[in-house]
Amino acid sequence: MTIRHQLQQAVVKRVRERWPELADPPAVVIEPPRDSRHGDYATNVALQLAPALKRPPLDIAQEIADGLMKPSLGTVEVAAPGFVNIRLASDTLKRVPAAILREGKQYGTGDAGKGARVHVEFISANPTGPLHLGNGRGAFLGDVTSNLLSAAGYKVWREYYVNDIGKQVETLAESVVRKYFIRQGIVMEYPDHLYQGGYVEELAVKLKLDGAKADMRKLRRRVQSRVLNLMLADIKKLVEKRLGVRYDRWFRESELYAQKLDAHILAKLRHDGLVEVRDGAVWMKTTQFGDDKDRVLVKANGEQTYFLSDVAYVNDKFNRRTFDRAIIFLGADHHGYVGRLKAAAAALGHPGALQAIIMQLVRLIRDGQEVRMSKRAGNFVTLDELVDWVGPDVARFFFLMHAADTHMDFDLNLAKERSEKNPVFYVQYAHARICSVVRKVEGLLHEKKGVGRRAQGAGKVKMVRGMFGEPEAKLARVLLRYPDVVEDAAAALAPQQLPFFALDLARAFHDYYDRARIIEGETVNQTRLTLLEATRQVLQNCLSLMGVSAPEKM
RNA sequence: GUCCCCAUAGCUCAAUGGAUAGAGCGCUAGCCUCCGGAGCUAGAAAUAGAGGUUCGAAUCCUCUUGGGGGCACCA
Repeated sequence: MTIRHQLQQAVVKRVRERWPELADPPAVVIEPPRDSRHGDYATNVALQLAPALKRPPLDIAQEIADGLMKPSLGTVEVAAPGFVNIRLASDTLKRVPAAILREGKQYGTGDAGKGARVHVEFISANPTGPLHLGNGRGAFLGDVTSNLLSAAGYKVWREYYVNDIGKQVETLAESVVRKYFIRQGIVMEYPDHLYQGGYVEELAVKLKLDGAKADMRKLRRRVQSRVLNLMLADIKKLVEKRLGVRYDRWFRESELYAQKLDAHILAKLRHDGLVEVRDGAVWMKTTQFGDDKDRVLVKANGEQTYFLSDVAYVNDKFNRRTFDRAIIFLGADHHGYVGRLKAAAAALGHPGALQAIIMQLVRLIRDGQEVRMSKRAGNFVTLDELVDWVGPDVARFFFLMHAADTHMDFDLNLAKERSEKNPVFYVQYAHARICSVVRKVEGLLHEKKGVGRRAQGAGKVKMVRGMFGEPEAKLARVLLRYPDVVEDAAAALAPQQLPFFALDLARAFHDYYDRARIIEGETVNQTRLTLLEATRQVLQNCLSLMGVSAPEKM
């Protein structure tokens, strides 16, 4: 249990004991104050209690503060207008680095999620062309949010929903097949409504067809799945190999139909009285669950809508696979779907269990002008190209720093500059610097033990305990924050808190490193070395959650 | 027309309703006989506008202005 948890429990207990008459006490929030002069943690609970108790908040704060903490752990003081501020004792902070090293990779993980099963769906772009920058945003935010939830004690399942049936896939197949024949010298039209990007050509090169004489319509059917698989293979390679995004499953829409889940869900909704026939079409009464209009499930011409698949998929998540929660990352151009998806979850017995994260669109700027990207026109910048240009770490960090609801402008002209001056290097440099010091210490020790070449002449390395003063405490305070950051970021589904924490930590380290030497001649300051090793561990853990590499040399 | 998102330093972004709004890049002035200067220190610089709620508002509410997106028996 973290120090913050302990404090939180102590305050809750105090409030309950002191004012048992309160039916609905406010939630106790312990947070680090912005200004370190107010201590290491603070709570505003006295201010929140004041109206109900009809007493001055300062008096309430004092009653909460008295005897809250053992003096050996830290001190408690009250401050106007009614804060309770907690300052950790130097001895408490002194124990932090060794504790972190004992926990190792586990440091920062918690059990706030209590093992609840969360389904996270992200990207889910139609496999009809290469992924673009907006998909990259979904890829990184989805991946890291999943990592965060896992670290916070949820059981996370990551999924890419593949729309492998429907008109867009048919159009892609036709595009590739026509290119295939044109390549073979067969005169053939290539209409405008087909996909125009260069990737169509690339797929056509990979396509192998026998029986070229077969008629177009039959051929299209037969090669459709082959084309789709080729496209999907490209996407998987990018996402899993280059971007390092992990999925538990690539869920195909066609699986729903193979299992007749569409018919199943229709029957279920009919049975529950949630559909009606109007103008020859079958509608789901989603307005009963907060949607702004009802939605068509089966068109008058008998075709099923995409929304029917969606409902079947939602049902599959909650009722067949029994997830407790579902999170979906969607681009802003899909935000109109949120209402109906939530309505579907509610209609299927899981109100509030489906959460959508709307990511605002990424605008591409080139030469000061917005570039309109279109898959069909093929004039867009792909995620592949971005990663070619700046590398996966920079791309990740860049996207992760932006909260989902930020409208991003991506300036191509600045991209290279931004990549060279990207703050990710600042964080990685801190890690590499620590590794360098540790290597140096190990080198000294080896020489002493006779492993090194100059074993005889190496002199005596002395490991001494240094004092743990204010500079050390300052860095330790940042290290101590990490588990709280993970917990809070997971609760708020706010992965951008990780890169900003990483920057804070790197800054605290660089500052410390500049003023405190670990090695003086042949004397190694053990206290400082341990502090640095703990810093390295936290940097590694944080970078690992973000999916960014932690290089030992740069 | 209507609904959703956004507006914070010159630029790109942070900040569960808390105390003196933080970084990076850029700018100004300093710091290498020393473990990695991809670093450190100091400085100038911001909550679009007007009301409201609150002990307390960048954050919540209303209106205004300016951007982006959605409003299919498309997928």
